[in-house]
Formats: sequence, C-alpha cells, structure tokens
Amino acid sequence: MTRVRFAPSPTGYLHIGAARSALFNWLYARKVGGKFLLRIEDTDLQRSTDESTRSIIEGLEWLGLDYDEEKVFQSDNADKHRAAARKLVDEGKAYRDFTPKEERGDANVKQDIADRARAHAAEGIDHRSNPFRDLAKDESDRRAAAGEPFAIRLKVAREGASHFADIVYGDQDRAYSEIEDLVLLRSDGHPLYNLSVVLDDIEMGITHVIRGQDHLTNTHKQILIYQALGAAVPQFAHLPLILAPNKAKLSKRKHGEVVSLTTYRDRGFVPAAFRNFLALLGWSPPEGKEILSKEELIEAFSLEAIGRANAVFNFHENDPRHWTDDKALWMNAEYIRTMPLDELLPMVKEELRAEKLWREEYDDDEREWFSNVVDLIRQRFFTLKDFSSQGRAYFSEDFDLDEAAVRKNILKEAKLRELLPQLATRLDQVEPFTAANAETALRTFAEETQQKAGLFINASRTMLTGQSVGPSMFDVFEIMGRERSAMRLRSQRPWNEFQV
RNA sequence: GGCGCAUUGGUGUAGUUGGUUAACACGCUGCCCUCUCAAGGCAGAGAUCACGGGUUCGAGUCCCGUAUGCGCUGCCA
Repeated sequence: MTRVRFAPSPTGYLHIGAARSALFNWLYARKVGGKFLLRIEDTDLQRSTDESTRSIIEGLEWLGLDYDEEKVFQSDNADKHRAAARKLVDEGKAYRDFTPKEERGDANVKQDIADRARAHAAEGIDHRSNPFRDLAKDESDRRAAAGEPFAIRLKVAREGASHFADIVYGDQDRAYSEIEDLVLLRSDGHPLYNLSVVLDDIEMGITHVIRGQDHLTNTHKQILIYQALGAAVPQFAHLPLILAPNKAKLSKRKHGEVVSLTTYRDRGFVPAAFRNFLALLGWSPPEGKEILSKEELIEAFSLEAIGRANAVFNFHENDPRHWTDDKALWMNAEYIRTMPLDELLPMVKEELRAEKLWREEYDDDEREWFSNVVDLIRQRFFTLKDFSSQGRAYFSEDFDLDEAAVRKNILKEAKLRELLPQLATRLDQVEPFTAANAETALRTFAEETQQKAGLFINASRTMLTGQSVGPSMFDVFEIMGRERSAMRLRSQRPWNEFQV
C-alpha cells in the first residue's frame, strides 16, 4: 500500500510551494489508491503556532485535498525520537559530542557556513574531524552521567558513497566524505529535523517521500539514518522549486502575500482554478490539455512527468491587473465563465454576503433572476471579487459611477441630460420588457431623435452600471428590469457628481 | 570554499531510443465580430534550444568545459 505525506512546519501561512507539494502528494496517493497523510512538523516550538496549523488545514481543505487517517503532530513523538537517538549511541552507530554548543546568529547563517568552510579549507582542517567520535564508550558514559551536556551525532562512514534513485531527478550519488557527522539530538535534548522526519516517516509507514528539491542533498543524510535504524528506505521524488520573477527563492519577507495560499482565496480565486494552475507548475499533462478537473488531474498525473527545472512564478506586485501570475488569472477567469453555474452560484453568494450585498430573495423568489445575472456578468470577470465590485450595480443602488466612463459616455453630449429621461419614458411603455423589445424601443428613439443608437447604448450602460464596459446593453436592460432601468436613466447623478 | 541540481521565445511547458520549416498554453500585436469590454474566430511577432568545444552523415536531444541560477553544506525546518 502506497502511503505518502505532506509535512509542513506551522510557522506562518501556507506557502504556494508547500501547497503544490501537498497537491502532488495528494494526486499521487489518489492516483495509485494509496493514503495521503498529514503531519505537522512543529518541533520548533518557538516558531510554531496553532494559528498556522489551522491555516494549513484550511488551505488544504480549500484546495480540496482531503487527508486520510488522523493528522500527526511531530512534537508528540519527541520522546520516541530521543530514545531512538540514545539507542543509536548504545549500538555504537552514533556518539556523544561534548563540544560546547556554538551559538549562531540567525541572520546570515548561510554566509557563516560558507565562511567557515572557506577558512577550514584554507587551513587544511578536515571539517569532519571530531575529537569525540572515537571516545571510549565508558568514558563517554561517565561524562554523560556526570551531567556534562552533549549533542548526539550520527557516525558517518569515512569511506564509500551514498546512492539513491530519485524518481524525478534520477540517480543521486554523494561521497560520504562530503557528509559531516550530523547532529541527531541537540544538547538540550531536542531532536533535530533529519532524525524526526525519518523516524516519523518510518512510523507512519511512508513509502514515497515527495517534497521540494531543497531536500535533495539532505536525502543522503536521511538515508544514512534509515540504515542506522535498520529500516527500509522509501522511494524519493523531489519537486523543482517555485521561484520569484527574478529567479530568487520565493519568500514571505521579500514577496509578501502573493506567496500565501490564503491570498488567493481572499482575492476571489475559485479553488479548482488555483489547484489546476498549481498542478501545471513543474508538471505537465501527457495529452497537452491544460484545463483539468480534479478527476482528470488524478487520471493524468504521474511522478515521471514532473520536470527538473525550477519554475518561475511570474507576478507584478504593483500592477493591480497582474498582481499574480497571468496564467493563474486567466485560468481563474476561464473557470468562472465556463464552470457549471450551480457550482459558481454558492461562491458568488459568499462573496456578496461578505460585501453585504446578499439578499435572501436571491435564494428564493429571485433565484432564477440571480442565476441569470451571474451567468450574464461572469463572462468577463477574472475573480469572484469582481461580482461585488464591477458587478455591484446589479445588486445595489449604492454603486459608484466611474468618472472616465461618465465623461466619455454622458457628459460629452450635453443633450443627453434631456434625452435620457425621454428614453426612460419610452422604456416605461415597453411590454413585455425583453432585450429585443428594449432594443427596438431604443433604436426607434434614436432614429426619431436623429442620434446614433450607440450614443444611447453607451450612455445607458454607464447610467445603469456605472461603467463603460459590460455585457450587451439590451441584456442589461432586461435583467435590470423596466423600473430600475428607467429610474437609473432619469438619474441626475452624472451632473451632480462631476463637473461638466 | 566544497558538493549537488538545473538551463528550450516574456512566463508555464512538449520535444519518444539523436533525423525534415522546434510544438502547446498564458501574455503580446493586428484583423473579424460588435453598442463597449471581454469571450470567440483568424492572422502574426517573439527561440541561432545559456555559451564554447567535441562525437556523428546529422544534436535541443550524447560527451567535456565555461557561465549563470538555485539548493545543500546549522545543536533551522
């Protein structure tokens, strides 16, 4: 039985890269009929928060990624991890290191490491040398018993090499000489990441580890731990990273909310659309068809079809029209205008509710009307937010008139101030009030007044919706209804609100 | 510094075991449609497949080197 897991650390929001890892794990599990498990890696107690755990779970739920079995909190297993480390010492596969802990500033760790390595190389120091590696067991036991603090390090073989075949990246080899004796347990008794993941993965019976490529080289160390523990080594599949437009690592600090999954929910993404978009980052469907439902994704998915080059997540944070990847936006628009209306309606309802535009009638007497409006206006919307912003005039009298639209379509022609109310009067007499009849009335009126129909059409659009763009005007008349249409045509707002 | 991984148009990707004009999607430009904007249809611009060497009758596809980027190198995860 295939068992995979998603193992995020709850230190902030759910990153889209992590979300994609979760997606791929989930797709693989569903594809092969295995289990998709969730483990919260909260060993870093200072940085882990319950709020973050909640947002991760919400994020998975939003994407439609259901997990099997009970979720595991890594911190619950700390005792087992400690015990395992001690056992390795007893077996001589690990040793106590009594070297005092070296404090590291969190700021430029990477730089420190590189500097240290350079210095060691210059001085000809073998970075693997450790005076405690070969300390006699009884001496080590004695010092430990005396209360001297120590860390536990894995004893890495001096000769040989580690090898594994990554499903995505292929054969991976690493000489043991490149691997330091890694710390398993901190001197304060805290188990470290590499030990914890391995132990938990063993306990959870994980058969395939699917995770970010940033763990590719760490995998050799983890395999060493599996071997020391005498456990079976799972299969590994590493995923290419998702990078920022400048090809730098996508980070919370530098890139802000675009990398947070919740942003997409809050800014009106349809879950299926974002899931679809995410699936296309690093993976491509064999048939070339890119719009794929959940079921189609599962059907088409395979680890072998995952690429090896990092993907760039293209966004322009200061451009409201392109605040996130263009393709993601397009995908969302595509879903909004083509998905079954029944599935879209509840999402629009939520959006209107949040913006206090929802009326219970839409679920009752005006259900059909509501459904028609949504179907009419969804054609040119990009996000669910558009229903309450650009679509506001359909649901409320309290909507803004776009100044540019008013100037272009109304104020430019002074005579409209007289003509629009006359047009309203014509519409009062249309029966039944359908798009076709409204059109006839408007065109007749245009002929009689010797104006172009377009003048009235565009002016009407702005009067009724506040905007210069939108659906076919006669459909708008019909959906707005006679009363509202006539009333808005008689409105003096353009002249009251803007200087002519 | 060491080690590892990657490198196909602006972005995401296809390119079977090397073999005609490098394919698709997003974006972009133009045209059609038209009451606007989208959508849709049509047409198009944009890649000497990072660069340099090889191997070969022939390389985006194989080999070597260089560059660039990313990752790891921590008593972080």
